[in-house]
Amino acid sequence: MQNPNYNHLNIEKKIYEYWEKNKFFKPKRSKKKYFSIVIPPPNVTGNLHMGHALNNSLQDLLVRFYRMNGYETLWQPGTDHAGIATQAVVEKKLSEKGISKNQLGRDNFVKEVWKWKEEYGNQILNQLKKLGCSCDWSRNRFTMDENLSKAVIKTFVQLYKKKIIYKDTKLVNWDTKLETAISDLEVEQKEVQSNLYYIKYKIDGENNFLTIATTRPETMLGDTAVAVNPKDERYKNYIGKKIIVPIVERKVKIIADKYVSINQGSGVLKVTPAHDFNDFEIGKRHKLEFINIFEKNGKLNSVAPKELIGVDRFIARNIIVKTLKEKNLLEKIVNIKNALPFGDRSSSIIEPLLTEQWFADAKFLAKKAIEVVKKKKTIFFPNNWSKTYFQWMYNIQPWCISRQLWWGHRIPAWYSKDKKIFVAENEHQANKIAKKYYKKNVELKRDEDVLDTWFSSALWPFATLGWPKKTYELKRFYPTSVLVTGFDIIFFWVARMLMMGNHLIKKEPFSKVYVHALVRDEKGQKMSKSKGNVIDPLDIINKYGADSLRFTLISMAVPGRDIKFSEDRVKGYRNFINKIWNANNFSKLNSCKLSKKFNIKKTKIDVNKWIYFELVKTSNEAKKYISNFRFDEAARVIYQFVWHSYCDWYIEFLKPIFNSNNKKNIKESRNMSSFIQSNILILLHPFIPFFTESLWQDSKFNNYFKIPLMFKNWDIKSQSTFSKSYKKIDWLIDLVTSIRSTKVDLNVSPGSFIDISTDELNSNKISIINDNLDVFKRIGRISDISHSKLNKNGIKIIVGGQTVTLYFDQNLDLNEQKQKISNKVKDLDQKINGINSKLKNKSFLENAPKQIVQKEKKALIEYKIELKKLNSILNSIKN
RNA sequence: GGGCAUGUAGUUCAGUGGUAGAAUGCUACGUUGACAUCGUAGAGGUCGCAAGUUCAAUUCUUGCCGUGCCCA
Repeated sequence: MQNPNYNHLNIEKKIYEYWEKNKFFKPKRSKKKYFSIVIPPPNVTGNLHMGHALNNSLQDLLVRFYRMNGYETLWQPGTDHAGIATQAVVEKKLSEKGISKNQLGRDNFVKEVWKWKEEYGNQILNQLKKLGCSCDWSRNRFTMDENLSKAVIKTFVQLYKKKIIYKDTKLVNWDTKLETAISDLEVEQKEVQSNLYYIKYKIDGENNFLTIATTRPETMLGDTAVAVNPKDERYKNYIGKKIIVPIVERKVKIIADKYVSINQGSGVLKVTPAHDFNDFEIGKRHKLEFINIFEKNGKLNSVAPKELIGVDRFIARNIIVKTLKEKNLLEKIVNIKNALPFGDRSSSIIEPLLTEQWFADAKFLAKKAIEVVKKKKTIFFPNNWSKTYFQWMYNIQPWCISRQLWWGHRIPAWYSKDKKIFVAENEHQANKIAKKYYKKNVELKRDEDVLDTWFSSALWPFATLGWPKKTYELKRFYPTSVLVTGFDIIFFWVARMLMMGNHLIKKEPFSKVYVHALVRDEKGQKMSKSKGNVIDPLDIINKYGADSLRFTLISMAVPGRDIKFSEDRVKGYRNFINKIWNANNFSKLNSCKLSKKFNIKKTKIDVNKWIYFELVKTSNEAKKYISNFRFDEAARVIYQFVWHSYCDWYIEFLKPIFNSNNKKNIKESRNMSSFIQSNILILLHPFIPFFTESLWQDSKFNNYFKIPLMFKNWDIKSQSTFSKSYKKIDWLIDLVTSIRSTKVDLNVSPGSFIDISTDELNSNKISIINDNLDVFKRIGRISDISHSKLNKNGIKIIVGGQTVTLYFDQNLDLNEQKQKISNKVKDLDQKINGINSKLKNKSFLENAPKQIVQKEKKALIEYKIELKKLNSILNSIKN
């Protein structure tokens, strides 16, 4: 006897090694269709979290399914260099040793990052292996690899030449902690409590004041105007006059601009064009001076009064407020709620800063990217996400692609001493162009900045396949079949891949985008370290096995809904796997094997035909659901089949057969049960690969099918002649269920054997019983079947409109039975009344489809027959 | 403020213009040589509220209420 509990712990690792050793993950050349996925490259500093677990379980499900079904399948893996995150990790590590990045210098620091990457960068990939991911690891890529770097540089140069990439001085979101520009997508607006300061500005040459309201008083050092709404009667007379900015004592103009809202604050706006996005626009409109007051680290620069130079912006704010108070220029402070911009990496408050940066013309690139989605060359699933996509794409802003970091793709731009820019694929080329321009050798200096990590990620679907080289993989697997990702990076990543792919390759990077939900905790809260509600998928894998985790996540992957992850569900699916394990034990115990001579067509026994029919149905439904991205439904129908059809009924049917002496029947059933078992493994393989593989090998199905499970197709022939048996066994199941529940109603021990009579059954139903006599007697716990009434007290039950009488030896309390039947009678009465009133309704008869009317009529007849029978049973009990 | 979702059994969620489903939890009972990580049976629902369209609405439309997310 085998252990009644399946233990995943020793098995999963071994199985994974078997797959890898045999190179099963590499695409097998095939003339059939292809199926390809590029992995959303996890951050090299990353650790597997539930989001990854869901994302990759779904990808692996798809990849395994299509690989099994003969598609030439590639799952392209890799990681992303994550500029800011990786640089921060290494900086922190160095600082623990007392070394700063500046001490090391750029080259040495970058070397340190590479060292770190070699040592720790594969962690998340190893975790993906634990999950069972069948990526082609021989093709593993990293966004800083030589080939990908070449692609990045080539793209930059090409887009620069077409003026899609350009340099410009603009206000950008500046992270004073990381000292780099970040994209607007990396800025999170968060509502906080703030002070709104009402400050008096003296009008030049008058003894009058105007009061402005601001939450950032320190920016007044950069004020170059004060603005009012031209329609604001209160201030009309002041327009054109000069006003004095306190502290710096700068005389600035009072201007009129429609942007100023009359009702907000005092209705007077201080204008700081170099430090506010709206003020920047006003500044441009009125040709104001742009005064930058900050250093890159958020400390005040030399524009500030002496005592404030080098002081941090928030400390400076306090000092300025204090000074204003002393000068009697602070009217009041009001506590308000407002939204502040935070950097999503540093969590520090983002400062709009006027700097020179590289930009990509996203508006131009978006055109084709919008078109392919419109033309359904790329389809979002669920389709709602295309709306989100369009909304963003239509309002797209220039994409700031330069970052003031050391770790990343260094921008391939070189500058001469007179600031002329030479963009080229390498220094040699740059020198050549410069020489041509100046007609002599000049000294060039390379741009210090690197590119936004998403710039290289945008090339991922083709750069990983070899682009710009025309490789076999690029030709065969691009456009990729589907991209599986979370909605949170539609803008960051999906949109940008669509832009770059369509521009550079002139073809969409993927035909479909499957957008899955966020994994939340049991209560629906977002998992976060600070809340302490993070569930580590690796803990779950250790405890319950990767298969259980996968099946749970897949079952819960309902489109358009977040996943509330609960360990109880994992336990439930662990139990499911264990159930199959035990079903397998049963097969072994009964020497079930597939023999080469087994011919499904020649199956004789009803229950065998029944289970085969169920299998075909399940397989077809699951296939359909997987193709439509309804993984939850696919998991559901298979679960239902395995547990309830196969384990609950079929195995019970087999027991009397295996206990009999009928060798022919035993042989057929051994074959059929093994066949079903093998197909359960086939169906479940994409969901729970480890477990199914281990049983496949254990059952030596490799030998029988002459193919590893990973490549076994799902083709299964339907046998139309089996449907008769299917219906027969369905009725038999109903009969057994009714007998069981009647026993419970009557307080009769469920194990006791009873007699029945079939005198009121039609011949068709009698033959079902006769054809399956042993099976029926055993699972129904029947001792004798009589075809005429017995001279005992009997209870009649109705099954599928047909009456069977059950006989019990002991005296029975029929009250409960009576009650139950009365309830049924009531229920039927109601239904019959309902149908009657429908059938009396002329407009129903006229308007409803004929089939519906027919159906109702048929139902009415059936209900009436059943009612009659129930009433007669009720009468017999009363007597 | 604009947009997108969402509300169905105690809970988590499917589903459908024509008789309301699953998992899990709950209750009772354990009997069979796969399995107590189990089995059998059962209870449990005004399908958020209101109006409209329709022969018929849980399903379609509108409004309201509740919840979540994104953008400003």
